[in-house]
Amino acid sequence: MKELKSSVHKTFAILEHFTNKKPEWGVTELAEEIGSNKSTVYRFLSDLDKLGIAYKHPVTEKYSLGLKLFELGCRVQLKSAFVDKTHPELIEVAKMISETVHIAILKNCQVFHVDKVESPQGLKLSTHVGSFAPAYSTSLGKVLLAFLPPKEQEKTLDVILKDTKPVAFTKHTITSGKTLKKELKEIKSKGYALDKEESELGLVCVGIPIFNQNNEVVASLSASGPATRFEEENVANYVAILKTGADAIQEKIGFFKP
Amino acid sequence: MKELKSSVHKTFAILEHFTNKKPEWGVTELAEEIGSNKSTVYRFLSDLDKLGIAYKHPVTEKYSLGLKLFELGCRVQLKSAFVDKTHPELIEVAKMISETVHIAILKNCQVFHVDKVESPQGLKLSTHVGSFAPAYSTSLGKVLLAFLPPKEQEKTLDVILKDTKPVAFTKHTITSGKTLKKELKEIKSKGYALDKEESELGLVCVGIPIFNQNNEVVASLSASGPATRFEEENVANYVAILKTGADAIQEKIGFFKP
DNA sequence: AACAGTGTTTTAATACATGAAACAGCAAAA
DNA sequence: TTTTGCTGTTTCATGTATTAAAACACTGTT
Repeated sequence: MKELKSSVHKTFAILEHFTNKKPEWGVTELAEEIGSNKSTVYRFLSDLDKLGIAYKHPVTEKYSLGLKLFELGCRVQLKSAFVDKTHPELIEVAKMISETVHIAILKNCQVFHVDKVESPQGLKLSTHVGSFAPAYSTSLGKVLLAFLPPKEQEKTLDVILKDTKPVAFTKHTITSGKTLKKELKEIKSKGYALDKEESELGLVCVGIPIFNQNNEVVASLSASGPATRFEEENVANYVAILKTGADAIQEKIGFFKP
Repeated sequence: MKELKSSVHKTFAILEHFTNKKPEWGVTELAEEIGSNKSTVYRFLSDLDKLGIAYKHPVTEKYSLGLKLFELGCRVQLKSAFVDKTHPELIEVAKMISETVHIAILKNCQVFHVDKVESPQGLKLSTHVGSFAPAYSTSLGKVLLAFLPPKEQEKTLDVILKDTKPVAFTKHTITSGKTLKKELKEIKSKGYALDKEESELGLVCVGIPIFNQNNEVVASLSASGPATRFEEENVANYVAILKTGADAIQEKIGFFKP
């Protein structure tokens, strides 16, 4: 935190430590983690607590994220204009498909997970709402790339292939520009994408585009599961279910464009 | 903003202006609204944009709340421990009841709206997720008050009745301690509460408690609509539907306690 | 071309952030 | 019971980030 120059940056560097994995921090504990003076950290947390952005548990005296932050999160336009409308459909799809399902948008040339519904029978994935993933190695991302207008696709692929070198997560990951472009053409013509163990061994995802009412692709919808459950014959069935979800979503989102 | 003493407070005073009603602000516009110098406001917004907490639209150059804030909002424990689990049930209840439904908790002796699902046929209400409402004049609040342990109820009522004088929103609003206590006893015995035009003329709400698996009341669930649709015979039906929702929620939330 | 309006940058003055040290409180160990 | 250890909280002189006025850059309109 010493290298940060503004209080705004420091404030959010503090908040960044509160995750679903570690939702609570004591002052001294957090100060050590950050490498900052504990009275400085205390002052930030104390101010944040006064604002309801953080919450100090009366008994344990540990801090967690507060209700005001939840409320502010709900004010983000993506939430009201998109997630609130699409979430019920996502729940339906998860029920029908019995796998974990996601909706994502393309943001900074990456996949941004906008929503996720797990199925009791579905695989537990490491993704969470708000997490980013590489576009080139996920079905969510490849679909979004495939349906980009040509100029925009070129620019985005430039960023992905040149500015940020693609990492091979598994032996199946597509890292060559030539192969990826060929794959995107195929996805565009078939209307869906597969991630066949490209991002994680044993994991297969099938993703399709979500159109708005202007027939622009604005997001993608996917189902993820173990390779054993994603055989060729199942995929066509999954795509059909995803499509009913995407069609229902299209009806609801109007001209939304992220 | 001049009176605020810390940058943390100033940061969130800025963010507070971004609402669902006015989601976008220009620098100069916001500076005028706040009564601050525009270069000061610009620096805050610029820092927030760099962090993804705000988002500067490239074309309009107006700022709105950013995806990072949405992600941080999802990290609040109330979201993962409660809202994500209860929301599907809330959707079901809204479908069955064809009215707008809410879930709320008691926070700072007030009702905090945790979630809301509107029905196409339902009334549009001014509440939003994250908004507070008085506990004494809403069915959501009265139920929560009624099921508080006696000592805690006494303390909470002290705050409501003495520290913060109850306002009469309509001619029906209960503002007398004696009447309210009598009402709470009745609610406790009947198991549901009615707001009969107490918070808003023409509006009736019926609310019931949500129990966790320790049989503690942790939240309340309500349906709201026009007085014409909330006749005596309908109420019993609504309560029955709400109860199926509350029972399903109880199964899902474990020992959650806000 | 001039003007108006917005967002962005610069820089001397000033407000407030920082961190070391002290303090307060609680629980565990001696 | 006293001592020790640990955490969160407060104090205050010093350091530095913030502030706001002014200038600048850019776009659109007259």
